[in-house]
Amino acid sequence: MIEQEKISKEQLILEAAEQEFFIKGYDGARTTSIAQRAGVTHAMLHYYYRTKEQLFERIIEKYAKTIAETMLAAMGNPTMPIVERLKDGVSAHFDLVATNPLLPRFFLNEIIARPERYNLLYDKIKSIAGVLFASMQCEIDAAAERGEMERVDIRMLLMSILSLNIFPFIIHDFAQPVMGDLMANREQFIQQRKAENVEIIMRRIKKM
Amino acid sequence: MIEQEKISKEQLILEAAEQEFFIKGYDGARTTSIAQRAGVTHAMLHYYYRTKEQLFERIIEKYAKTIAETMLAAMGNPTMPIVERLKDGVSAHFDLVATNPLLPRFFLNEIIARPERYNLLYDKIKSIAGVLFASMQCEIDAAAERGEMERVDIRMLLMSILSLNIFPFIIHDFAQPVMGDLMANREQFIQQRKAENVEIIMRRIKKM
DNA sequence: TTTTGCGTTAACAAAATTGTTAGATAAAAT
DNA sequence: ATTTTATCTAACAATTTTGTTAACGCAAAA
Repeated sequence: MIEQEKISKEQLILEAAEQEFFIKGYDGARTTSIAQRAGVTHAMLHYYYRTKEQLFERIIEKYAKTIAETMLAAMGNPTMPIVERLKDGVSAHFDLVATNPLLPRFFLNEIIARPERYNLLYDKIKSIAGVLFASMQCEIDAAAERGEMERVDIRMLLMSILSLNIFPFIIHDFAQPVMGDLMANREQFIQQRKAENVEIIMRRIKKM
Repeated sequence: MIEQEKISKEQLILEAAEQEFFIKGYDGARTTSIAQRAGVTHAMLHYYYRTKEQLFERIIEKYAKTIAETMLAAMGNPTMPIVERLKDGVSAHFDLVATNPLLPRFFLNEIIARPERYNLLYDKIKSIAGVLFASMQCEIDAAAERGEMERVDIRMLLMSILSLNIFPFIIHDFAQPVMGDLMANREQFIQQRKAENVEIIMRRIKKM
């Protein structure tokens, strides 16, 4: 046979499942439509992955690390001075979300609908966050003392960053037709939006 | 019989369905668990509402107006001067979201999973938004000309407002255990968060 | 008192969705 | 070439979820 691009069906099914789960969630996704999207019969899906549940697990495993990062990356690089660390954190976090734009909505929906399922991942996020909050708040207080920035609660600030960086991707498809030309060029819009978010956060912490 | 609070089963089912649909979405909700939550057999659900679909419709109808408002209310009162209009808009919009904290996530999920279904509602939002964008941008440009505020794109600004006002409610249950005492008292947290969002937006448009 | 109609239940039926299997086909190994 | 192994299909089976119905009770109307 000719040297064809041999993307295995196993892989095709996984990719189709990813899209289907990300858009419709676990409950909304149908094994048959996943199979259809992958161009195989649904028997193949069960042959390779046995159950819908196991197929889903595979996807969660694949993204667990990215999920945790997406919840934490806004805290930036601990070695930088706090103001730059925050500026850099917003930017880096935005890029991370932009690389996996469907992931946050998917994960938040899943954890709301079936929290038990994600206890391990969740505990991990919690413990890391707890430690980082404390040290960042400390640095912020010190910088505020020196008059370098406004004194703010790091938790509030991080919630703002997550909101600004994640929500535009949640609302993306909904907003696009409403926004005229603003979102016509996706790449360009994403760059603008990132700059806007950095600007907002920098203004928020600027000493006035 | 004693003067009991006679909440009809019909009503109980509707309320149970609301919760179930809001948390799990159309696909995740089960007619049997809706019925269970309402304390009736699932036959009653079909007796009153015939199908899951029709029950769902009833809830969409009930909230259609609120949904549209939630997407638009951030634009505030057209009679106010633009800076105050925005300040007031952020605040009023936040309150609206806080009154129906589960609604935005629910609606966004639904419209992403099955867009066809919401064409009417969506078209309505689009047409209203289009007009308001133009007139608000005009006022912003004028105010900026007069040095009263920074010149900004109203669409970007509104996306920021929606992000800040809606996302905290999406992430609420997830964030609460991570945030230490910050979210321990819900009412207090909501007030703080509202003030924070107003502050962020005001700083964003402040002339510098 | 009888009738009428609503609310209710339990059992059943239908449909949708997930999961299995026996065997066909092709590819790889011996 | 033959055995073995992996891939695949179609038909079927099981399960879950939704929807229906027949029969019963009960309260209000006739």
